Amino acid sequence: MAASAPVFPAAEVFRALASPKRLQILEWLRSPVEHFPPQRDGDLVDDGVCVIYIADKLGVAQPTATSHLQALARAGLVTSKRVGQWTFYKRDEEAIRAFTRRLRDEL
Amino acid sequence: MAASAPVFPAAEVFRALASPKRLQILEWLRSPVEHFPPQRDGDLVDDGVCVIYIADKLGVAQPTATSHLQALARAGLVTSKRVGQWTFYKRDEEAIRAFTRRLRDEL
DNA sequence: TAGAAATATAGTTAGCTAACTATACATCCG
DNA sequence: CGGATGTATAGTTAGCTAACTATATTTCTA
Repeated sequence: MAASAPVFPAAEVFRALASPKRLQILEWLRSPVEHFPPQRDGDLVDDGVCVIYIADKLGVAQPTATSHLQALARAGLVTSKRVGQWTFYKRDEEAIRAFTRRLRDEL
Repeated sequence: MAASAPVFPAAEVFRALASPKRLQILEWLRSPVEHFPPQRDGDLVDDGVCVIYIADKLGVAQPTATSHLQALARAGLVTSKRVGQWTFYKRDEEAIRAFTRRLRDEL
């Protein structure tokens, strides 16, 4: 028999969103070019934004930014892409859309 | 000059939703008659559900249930109505709709 | 290959949260 | 009025989270 399923869309997504800093990151990532300087080894839009840019703009140390980004990734709201020594993070627009759509019906 | 506004829909709403127990409450309150026994001094639908019913069904002590319900109320997701010695809680459907609509556009 | 650069992980600490019990407060009713 | 009932508040504690520094890991480059 199946384990009892969660009530609703994993509270994990809400936990990821329950942080001003993470909401700020998500907002910046909506239009990376407006918010971050050009990148050498990856396209801001296609590949995503590197951790250091986000850490700097957020005003936190790099490990803290990594932690926030990993939380967003676990929740499925962003994806990460390793390119050489860089890790680029970008929004997962499809997952975000699916989430808001499900909210509209089930919340 | 204005104080810096929050990034987005108060993270407080997300914080309220970032709890399986509170999500469970919200779900039960969608159809109170299906989930709670009849009430003497207030209509389950029109007035809301009393704290004790929710505490019992949730499997927590009454003060814990009160705390969850107050969190939901602060987030604007439910409203409370004091009737005599009872406090009834019900969903604020309009506020919830406004929230999901805003999410769709701004998240 | 050695060092520099970007990120991840480990370890620590302060602060918040959820739970409980005890009790105060408010209201009903006999 | 006085006890019972429903809810709220106070106070406590265990566990989680966000932040930091230090360091490990990975990769690039001179």
